[in-house]
Parts: sequence; C-alpha cells; structure tokens
Amino acid sequence: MDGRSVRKPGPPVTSSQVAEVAGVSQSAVSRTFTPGASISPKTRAKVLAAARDLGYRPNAIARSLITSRSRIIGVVMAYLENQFYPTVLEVLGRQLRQLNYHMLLFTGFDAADSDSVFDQIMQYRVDGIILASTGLSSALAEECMAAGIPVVLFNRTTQRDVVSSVTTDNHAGGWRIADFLVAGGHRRFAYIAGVADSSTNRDRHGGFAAGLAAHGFGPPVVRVGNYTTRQAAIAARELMGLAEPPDAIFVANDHMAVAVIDTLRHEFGLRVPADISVVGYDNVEPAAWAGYAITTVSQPAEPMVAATLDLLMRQIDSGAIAPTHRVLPGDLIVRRSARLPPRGLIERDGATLYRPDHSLAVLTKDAAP
Amino acid sequence: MDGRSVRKPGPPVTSSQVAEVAGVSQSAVSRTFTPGASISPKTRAKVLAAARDLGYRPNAIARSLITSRSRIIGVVMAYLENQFYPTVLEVLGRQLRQLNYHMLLFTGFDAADSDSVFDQIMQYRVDGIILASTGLSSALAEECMAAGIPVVLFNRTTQRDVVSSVTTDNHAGGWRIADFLVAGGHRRFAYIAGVADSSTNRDRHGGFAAGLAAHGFGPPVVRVGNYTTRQAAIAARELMGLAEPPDAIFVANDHMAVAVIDTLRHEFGLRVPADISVVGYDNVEPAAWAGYAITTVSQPAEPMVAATLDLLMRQIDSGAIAPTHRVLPGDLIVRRSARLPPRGLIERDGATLYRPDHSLAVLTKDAAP
DNA sequence: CTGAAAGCGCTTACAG
DNA sequence: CTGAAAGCGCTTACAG
Repeated sequence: MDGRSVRKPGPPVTSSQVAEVAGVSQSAVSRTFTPGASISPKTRAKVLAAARDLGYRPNAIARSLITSRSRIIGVVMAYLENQFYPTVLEVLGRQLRQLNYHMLLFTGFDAADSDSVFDQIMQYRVDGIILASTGLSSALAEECMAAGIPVVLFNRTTQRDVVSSVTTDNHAGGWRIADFLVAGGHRRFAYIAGVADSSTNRDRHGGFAAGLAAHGFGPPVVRVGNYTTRQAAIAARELMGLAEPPDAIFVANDHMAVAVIDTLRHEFGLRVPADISVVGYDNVEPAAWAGYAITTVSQPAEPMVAATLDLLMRQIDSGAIAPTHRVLPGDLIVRRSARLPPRGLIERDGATLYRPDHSLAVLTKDAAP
Repeated sequence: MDGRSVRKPGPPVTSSQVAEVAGVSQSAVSRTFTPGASISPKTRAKVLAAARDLGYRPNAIARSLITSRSRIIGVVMAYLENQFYPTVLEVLGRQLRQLNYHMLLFTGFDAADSDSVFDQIMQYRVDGIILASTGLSSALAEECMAAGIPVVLFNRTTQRDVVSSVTTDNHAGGWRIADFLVAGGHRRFAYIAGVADSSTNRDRHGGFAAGLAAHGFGPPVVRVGNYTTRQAAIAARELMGLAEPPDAIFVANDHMAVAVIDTLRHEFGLRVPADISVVGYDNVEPAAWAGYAITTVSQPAEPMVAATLDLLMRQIDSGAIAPTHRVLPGDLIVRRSARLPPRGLIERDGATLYRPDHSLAVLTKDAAP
C-alpha cells in the first residue's frame, strides 16, 4: 500500500489537518486555495504536498457560509418532456461549469409544489435563480426579487415588468410563419395554442395573427393544446372536424406539432404537406428527424443560455436588480411539413431558411430552390 | 404598505435576529425549526410569529456545516439527448423532493471534464452520488467509494463488483427480443450496438446472441452506433449494403432506432416492418409516437429511480457501503416496427406485450390479435 | 423546556 | 508573506 495517496473513508480532511502536516498555519492553507491570495511559492508548495497526501479538498459549504456566496444557481424547470428543455439543461451545465458555478435543479413538480420549491431554493442561499418552466406562477419570480435574490426568466416574461428575461422574438417568429404560409398559397389558417396565458404563447399567437392581418386575412381558428401532446392531438381532431378545416396549422411548439402531424397522418389519412401544412416552433431535435421534418422557428439554446447567465452574473456581481429583457432572433427553418413559397428560401449551413427580405440575394447569389 | 410581511432586500435574516424579536434565545429559534426538538408550544408560537414577520428561513448551508449532512445528492448525467434521461431526471426530482433531498446536477460534459466534475462534487460534500451517464469512466465511481461517499450507478454496472447499481434485466431483454424476432419468422439478424464497452450494451447484445443461439441461429451481424443517431444511421447504411442484408435489426436503444427507421424508410425506401423489422430498447416517449411506433423493451423510470434512492439512502443512513445490485424487470412492448409472432401477445393497460410464457392465457382469457 | 456556550470548516481583516 | 483571532449561521450536548 502506498501510504501517500491512500486514505481510508472517514470524515473528510480539513484545512487544519493539512496545516499541521505541512507545518504552517491554517490561514496559509486557506490562502493556498484562494486564487490571488498572498502566499509564498515555498509555503504554497508545502501545503499542496500535504493536501495531496491527505486527499484534501476545500469544503465549499464552509466557504459559502463565510463568503455568503454559494456559487450555486437554482434552476427551476418543472417539465422536461419537451426536448427543448433537456437541451437547454445540457448547455446550462456546460456554461455554468465554465463560470465555476453549480446547478441545483428543481424539476418534476406542479403548481401545487411551487411554494415548497421556493422555500427550498431560499434555504440553500443560491446566488441566483433561473426560472424556465411555464407552469410556474410569475409570483415565484417576484417573491425571489422581493427577497433580493437575482432572477432571470428563461423563455418567458411576466406581464409586469419587474423581472429580467431572455426570450427569442416570438412575435416576429409568429409573424414570419404567417408570411411563409400565405406565400405558400394557404388560405385557411389555424393556431394550436400552448398554455393560453404563457408569454411565449401570447407572442407567437399575436405575431401570427398580426402577420395574417397584414396580408388581409382574418384571425386564425384557435384551439388550445396547453403544450401537451394529448391535448394537441384533440385540438387537431377538432380542427379537422370543422365544416371548413384549415389548410395550414401553426402549432405553438414542435413538441405538440409531432402529435398533430401524427394525428393528421394516422387518424385522418392526410398527407403532410400535400393535403395540409404544419409549422412548429423551437426547432427541437425531433423536428429534424426525417419522419417529421418539421418546418419550425429556431430558438437557439446556446445564445439564449449565454444571455441568461450574462444577465444573472451582472445582477450577482453588482447587486443591482433593474429588470432587463434580452430578445434574441430566431430563424424559420424550412423542412418538409409545409408547402413551400415560390421565393424567399435561402441556404445557410446546410439548412434552408425562409428570409423573404433576402429574396433578391437568393436570385442573384444563391441557388433558388 | 403592510409592515409585517415586507422586507427590503438585504442580507437574509438570521436566527439571532428572530430570537431578539421573539424575546427568546437563538437556541429556541433553532429548536423551533428542528423537527422533534424539545420546545414548548408557547415559545414555538412566539418564534414562528417573529420568523414570519421577518421573513426568516433557516440557512441550509450553515445547517449542513454543523450536521455534516448537506441533504444534496449529486447527479451526474453527462448526456440528455436520449429522452430516457430527461424522464429519469423528472422522476428523480419528484422522488428526491419527497425525501427532502436536493439535486446538484452535473451535465453537458465529456470524459475530459470528468476529473473536474469529481472535484466539484466532492467540494460540495454531497451526501450521495448517482452516476447515470455512460461516457464516464467507472473510475469516477470507485474514486467516490474510496472517498467514502455513497454512490449508486444508474442504468449501468461496472466490471469489478465494487459499487452498487440499478439496472433492468438487459440480458433477459435482449434474449426476449431474439425470441420475438425468431417467432416472427425472421432469419437474418443484425445488432446495432451502443457504446461497445458499456454494460447495458454488453448485456443486451449478449442476451440477444444467446437467445438467437438457443433457437439455433448464429450470432447477429454487428455494427456500432455508440448511442448516437448519426453513427446509428451509418450503421444502418452499412447493414443494408451487405450482400445479405438483415431482415431484422435490434438497435441497442430507441434513440438510435429512430435514426435507423428513418434511414431505412427515407434512404432505402423500405417499409417497416413489411420489408424489415426494427426493435429498440428503453421505451422512451418518441417510441410511442405513431410516426415510429417502435417495438421496444421498457425500462421503467419510476421503479428504477425508487430502487436507486432506496440503495442510496440505506448507504447514507448506515454508512455501510457493501455493493448491492438491483435488477428490475422490463417488458417487451409490441408496436408496429416489427412483424408480429403468431402467439405470445397479451394486452396490459392498453399496451401489447410479448410474453411467450403467457400464451396459454392469451388463448383462453385475452383477445388474440 | 430553556439558555449559554462550544464548535462545524472556512475567509479575511489585523498586526507583525 | 505569515499567524492568531474573529466570525459566518447554525446544532447540540450541558446544566439548570
């Protein structure tokens, strides 16, 4: 047995034990592990050697207590069924690690648990909170603000302008889908909504309706899917049972769009897009699967998370809590679930995008489809 | 403004401040928030009133330091693209909350980061660790064991029998798929592997080969997909380019099976299952989507997580670390991606299962398909 | 049942 | 650069 690196399980080693072995003060040990602290190379070397021999690791809990910085971010994400959220979580994990922060994840609960979640999150003295689940009342966000703890809403905003948020331009996205569908020759429009009072739903819906209006169309027929596949399928059935069924459906997210396409194909025997067009939102992984090939608006997780952490870190570092809103652009990714318009399609990085304002460029520089 | 419940942002309230307002000792405040501590109803009421007025919440960090129990479980899940893992995460969140534990999530990293992840997890003095990602070296698990911190491997085991684990019976699952495919009249078998040296892959592969052998067939043709959709698609292409392409493919998980089915249909114009059968593993949500309707073996997240936490809590409570292995049953869920055998299908809770040993029951009690 | 006091493992002025 | 000491916000014997 090599006496140096072996340590039998027991209480973890403390800085005092390291100090004793190294023959220095406990302060010196602490300084060795505090970047930028004043310590001579010689002392430092002695401490490092002793620490290695003993298997010492600073106790982050004790450090948090004295610094009142836990370096933990609370992430509230009630719901992971929609693939968009796991993707975000992975990106969050990566970016947080680079910032040397950690993630306390709260997931798998419904509105009823929301009080207890708030309580837990407060007890752990997280340095900041990311709220990313639609189901949660915005009251939670305001409670955190009131408690003086930095919060950023991810992929949603609140009615009252009190808490920072990061979203993509959902209104513009909805509008562009209207442009795209109208240009594609559709005439009867439907919208399958998410949770009716969620901000993403309101903005996508509002943008879509405004875009249709700009082309002289009335508002779309609306059914509510509440972001669930089951209700989205029901909504699709209702829509197809109408006297004048739609020839184009904008579904508030890809997660529901999958269920809608399945219903259209397998229950109604319809061809998508030959008989009816479907457009989704989010550009989640399944949207790219050949079996669905959903035309959709992207919500780029990487920049969204980066913006979220930027906002959060600013709040943490400054202590200031003036609400800021970052709205990132998305792109209409054209695949095969909706009929194509005659112009406005461009190629970028192997994807086809709809950018009607770029149609000149398409004609002169890019290959027209 | 109601002076009672409003508190301006600032440093959080401490037990001493509550004590002062309530006119009791700091100990009394602590006891009020310690279940089972000795405190009179009268004192307790005074403390509770003061706490409410001040917006006091016990500091979990300080509590952890003195009790040396953080009530935090480290969850290591490098990879969330496969829907199985987000599902597990949600269940984990729910069950952990019921136990009054919290989840520090480590995700979005590769093998290169694994040392730093281990370091971080140790610094936060988590009470236990759940390792659920295939990419991570089992060395990490053994390091944790060596450090005396309870670990349970989720959905994998290590070669050496030193750390506890929870899996489903992957060997039996692979075997059952062989039974099912042989009974369905298939004759040329292929296997698209996950990460070659992962335990789930070895067991599924081994069970499949053993099952085929039991029916007098040689080993399946094997290609490696490494649990990625991209490599699975390549594997499918290679298989179909063979002089004698398979008429049945067992894909090591549903996540890859989706890509395989897409490749078969959209690149080779094949009908699934009329031309070729595909069976997956995990029973993730997309497997149930009508567009794929994948026949697959279930890995029930709820009981798997329950078993994992049971094992972990036992270790935490007892301090004992004798490795235990829990192997849960899965079921072959029959959908439409593989040709059906003439018997052995039964209905349970709206799903069709393949249970050849129950075929008598099918004939007498259940409706045969 | 209650309070005074010690102590968990650190960081950080303070004085040298 | 270094060490002795105070203190972060709690829990928990200990004595009453």
